[in-house]
Amino acid sequence: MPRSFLVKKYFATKKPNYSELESQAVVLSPLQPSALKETEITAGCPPVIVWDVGVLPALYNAEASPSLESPTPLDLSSLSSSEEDECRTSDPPSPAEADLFQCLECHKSYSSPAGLSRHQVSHCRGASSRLVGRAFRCKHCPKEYGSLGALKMHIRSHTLPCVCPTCGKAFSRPWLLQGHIRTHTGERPFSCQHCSRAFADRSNLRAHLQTHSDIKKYQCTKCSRTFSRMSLLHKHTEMGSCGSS
DNA sequence: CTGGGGATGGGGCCC
DNA sequence: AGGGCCCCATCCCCA
Repeated sequence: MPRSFLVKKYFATKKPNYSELESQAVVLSPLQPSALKETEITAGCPPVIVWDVGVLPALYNAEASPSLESPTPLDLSSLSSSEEDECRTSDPPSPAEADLFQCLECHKSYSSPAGLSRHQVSHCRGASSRLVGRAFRCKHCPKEYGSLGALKMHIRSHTLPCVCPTCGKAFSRPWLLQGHIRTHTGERPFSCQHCSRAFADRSNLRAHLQTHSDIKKYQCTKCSRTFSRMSLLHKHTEMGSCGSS
């Protein structure tokens, strides 16, 4: 299930402490091959490359420096993402996953053949046990990614380049900041068609719309009670409220 | 304890 | 390939 950070839910209860991360100066390293450090091969684990935050920009410029002795070229197409492998199987099927193109290996579904195809390359070297290749590992956390782009995206969650001009809070992506800014401006562009409520976030409107629905789509498998949100169902099951846990 | 709103994060998809 | 948007999911808090 979990989106990477959600995995923490089962092993830790708190969100990443970004304040710690913020204290780490982000220094753009000069483009040096030594900045890429291959870690030791641990039992059953593939060798991974630890990418310094500062290396990335340099690496992206590396096209202009073909003479640079870069590490062994990584076969991005066959790398797996640990994201894909982390506990996803525990994920209850979401409504959106009732799509047509399903991965026969992990049963994850996609709405397009392209999406499925992209996903399936991750199985070429499943991060699980038979991984033989490399992954892009974040220097700041244990996370690994199958592509530089995915890692770069992830690293933004450490560097938090999008800063709110009002309160200084930092975000990993511009649209996250945009949503946050609405908390200052009070802007609520997403209106409910059924009542007068409006929301700053589309997801919250979607959740709200559930309250107008007679059909609650999250059902406890033990007591058949239904809930409008998965989080409510989780709370219900974790508390053993159905009396059969 | 339950239900709902607010805020937020990350992957997928599309351009 | 990268950026932006969408969707999903969760946590926190409060009524």
